[in-house]
Parts: sequence; structure tokens; C-alpha cells
Amino acid sequence: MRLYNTLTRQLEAFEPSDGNTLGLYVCGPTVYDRLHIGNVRPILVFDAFRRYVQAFHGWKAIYVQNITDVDDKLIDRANQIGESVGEVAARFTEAYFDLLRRLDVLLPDHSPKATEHIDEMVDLIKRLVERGAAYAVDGDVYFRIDSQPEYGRLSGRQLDEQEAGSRVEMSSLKENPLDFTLWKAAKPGEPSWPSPWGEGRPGWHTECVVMSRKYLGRRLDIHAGGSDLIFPHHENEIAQAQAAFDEPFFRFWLHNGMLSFQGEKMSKSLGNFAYAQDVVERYGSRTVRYFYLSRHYRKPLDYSEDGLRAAQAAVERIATLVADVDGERIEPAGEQQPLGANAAAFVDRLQALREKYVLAMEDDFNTVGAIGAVQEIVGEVNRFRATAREADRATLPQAIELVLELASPLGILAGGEPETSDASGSTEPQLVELLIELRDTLRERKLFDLADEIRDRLDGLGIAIKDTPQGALWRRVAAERQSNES
RNA sequence: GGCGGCGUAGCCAAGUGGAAAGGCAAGGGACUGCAAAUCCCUGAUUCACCGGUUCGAAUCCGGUCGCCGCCUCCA
Repeated sequence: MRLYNTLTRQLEAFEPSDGNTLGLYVCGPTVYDRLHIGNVRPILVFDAFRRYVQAFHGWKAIYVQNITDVDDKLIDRANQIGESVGEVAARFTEAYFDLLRRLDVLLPDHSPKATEHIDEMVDLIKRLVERGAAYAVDGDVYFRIDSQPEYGRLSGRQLDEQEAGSRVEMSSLKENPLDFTLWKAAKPGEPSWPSPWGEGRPGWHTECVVMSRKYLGRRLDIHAGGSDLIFPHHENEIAQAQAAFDEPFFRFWLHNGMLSFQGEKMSKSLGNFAYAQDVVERYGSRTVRYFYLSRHYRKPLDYSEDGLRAAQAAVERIATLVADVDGERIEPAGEQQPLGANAAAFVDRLQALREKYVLAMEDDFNTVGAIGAVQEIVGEVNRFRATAREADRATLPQAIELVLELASPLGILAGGEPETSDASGSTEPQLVELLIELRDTLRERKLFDLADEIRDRLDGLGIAIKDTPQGALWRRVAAERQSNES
């Protein structure tokens, strides 16, 4: 597959460096608050990426996502609400994992915390000082960017041009204003760890260098994150990794575009943002995932309620088809039976659309084109259902299998397992069936008032009934749907 | 000042040299006791604008206008 590599500014063929195993490092959250809708984009995009390469290439991605649990923002927050940094970090770390579950993403293979890797970070900084790539001043340690001729390559910057008009804070302690902090001396009351330079805490960029090497080893295949991290964060990671180890850091750098909030820049101070958790609660993970994956990952994405509602309707269309065909309980076609001409042509069209899906995904992970192919399949299947001869309907189960296969990496359909947790031991299904039988009798006797009342009242309980030639079908309507109908 | 992105039907959005995907919304029709779902029909002679290259451009080149992000913590 081809991926756009920020490092080279072009599409490049991607293969794992180690057989069928690849390393994928995605910059994780600083746990000083709940995640907002922008934080969640890389999580959803690279979760889909991970699932896709597993399912369609057989590549196992070792997925590492760090948790930054000590930094300035956390300290500010802790002081503000009168808790310890540890308490704040613990609370929002829990909220982060809860969100991952609600979003239905595969959990990372490793979720290393900064505070659990202090020693390794100190070792790295020591090494940089020994090699002349860093210098200590008054308990701080700074990285000397002038030691790296390649500095600025990732972000395409020339250092001398940076200074004019930039808002880089001048610090008399730094040799070069762009030198960045590796170790920060602690002020009284701040969390701190011992080091050769005194009590303090590590700078942010260092943790990703330490953790990626520790958990991925030689498999430095893909490093991903939001495009706002290209400079300085990722630039600084590369600088210190290469200064310390004299070898290339990651091969591929992938960056997702930023979110805007209803046409405006996202800004907490202006209230132009939404918490991811609230959005998932209102719309559900399928709709949220569809919304994010409906836009190419490198382009900016504008969050809007209209967009979410459109995504919701689109997800419903797919889910409805799957639920309807499942409800019909069609016997799958046997291997031996020859297909009629119509059914054979139908199967061919489905295969062509599967190919379209794969080609889109292979081309810089174009989930938008892939979703288009899925929707085209839904249209094909609906059309076929409306017109096919009875015998040809036996091809429908395999068509649904295809929809499930293609929807699965995107996470836009419920998985194979039943969604309901209360299903076990509940008599609800039988009770609904009973009501439906009664209603059928009423309809036969043309007592439509009563039949409609049953339908309306079940609807009020979140159970939707629809009458089809094969009999009445029912299903639970997601709570998210009801709360958003206006 | 530097780096980068965007402008495709009412809305969202793929496509980036060879007949304008897809979704949402809207209108008409079919089916239905009524619904719901579904199907059929209706949409861009055109891809911000102006030039150029080409047999051929939404796609390449030059310019203009408009919008946005990053360069400071930021996914």
C-alpha cells in the first residue's frame, strides 16, 4: 500500500520492516483533561488502519500509545483544582481508557506512562550531554539543535528563517532560541525526580523517543499523530533520537489534519470545542467513526451537528440492510448449486466493488473511497433484494458477509456479537414476539387501530417494527437515535 | 516573514491527465390498510476565477480572489 510520508513529502510504498509485523507509534494524550473531538481523530484513523492491515494484509501492528502524566498543563490543572498531579492524571487516564472502549477501538498493545520511564529518559539525556548534543544550565538541560545539520527536515524549515517574525521566546539560558528543554528543574511543590542536574522532570519530546524504542525495538515503521505535532514535537524527537543513536528514527511519519469546530478554530477559551465522550454518548461509536472516516485523514475536518446527523442516517442505511437480511434467515447458497445469470452478475458486481474498496484503502488509506464502495454495495444488494427471483436470494447471505468484512476495519457496523448485554436470560424477545403475533391477528381482522397502537407503544420503548412480505421484523433502535430525533 | 492545506451539486465529500464515486437533504412515482424500510425517476455540459501546456485538464504550469492551519502547550 502507498502512504504519504511527511518526511519525504511524497507517497511511498509501505511494507513492514519485519515480516508481517510492524511497529505503529501514535502520540497519546496528556491526561490533564478529557479528550476533545480533535484528540480523537488520530485514535480513530489509526485504529482503522491497524484493523485494515491486519484483516487485508495479515500484518500485525504492534501499537504503542504513550500517556503523558507529568507536564506543565497537568501541574497547572492540579493546582487549580487542589488535587495532586497524580490524582488528576489517574482520573483522566481512566477517562481516556473509558473513551477508547466507548469508541470501540482496539486497545493499544502498550500504553506506557511518562512517570514510569523517568530513569530511561535520564539515561537518554545523559547520553546526549556526553555526546555534545545537549548542555546543562542551572538545573535545566537543553538540546543543542546546532549539533544536528538535518534539523528542520521533517517540517521543511530553515532555521535562520524561523527567527524572523516568529514568536519564539528568547531565553538567555539557551544558546539558540530554538534549543528545546530535555530536563526541567523543579520549582518547590512540583513533582520531581532526581537527576545528575538536580531535581526536576523530563521535557515532553523525550518520552516518545524512549518509549518507541523500548516497546518497538527495531520495528520503527510508522510514527503518527496530528499535523500540529510536526513542529516542534516530531522534529525534536528525530533530532534527539538521531543525535543519541546515529541512525534513522522512524521510516514513515503520518499526520492527520486538524479539526475545526463548526467553521471556527477549535479553542477551549472560546468554547469552540466538544468533549469526545459527550459526542459518543449522543451519537454512538458507529456514527462517530463513520463521520471521521468520511473525510480523508490528511485533510482538515469540520465538526458539525449536520455532519453527524448525515453520518447517522448513512450508518442506519447499512445497519438496516444487515438486520433485514439477517431477519429473513435465508439459507445460504450451497457450493454446488450453479447460480442463475442474474445472481452470477450480482456476485460479479460485488466482487468489483470489493476491489474498489481495496484499491481505495491501498491508496494512502482513502477511507472515503472505501466507504463509497460499501455504500454502493448496499445499493446493489437492496436492488437485488427488490427484484431477485426466490432461488437467487440464496446469494444474499454471502453479500451480507461481504458488507461485514468491509465494514469491520472501519468499525461502522456492530460486530458479530450481539450488542445487548441484557440478552442473557431475558424474556424480552419472547414478549415482543408474542405482541407481534397478537398484532398480526389484529391486522388480519382489520383492527388497524389496535395494531397501530401496539406498534406505536413498542416504538416508544425503543423497539421498531416494520411489516414486510416475509412477516413483521423488529429490532431495538439505538438510544442514540431516539435522543436525536427532533 | 517562513511552512502547509483548502475552494467539486442545497449540505458533506472522493476523484488529481481520457466519459464528474458515494452519502445526506429535497421533489415525483411504486410498494404498504397506514407507517417504516426499499426500489425507480429528477440533479454539476461542469469542478472559485483568469490565462497557458496538451489531441484531451476538475486534475499539469503561471497568475488572481477567498478561506484555513502550523511556526507557542496542542491530536
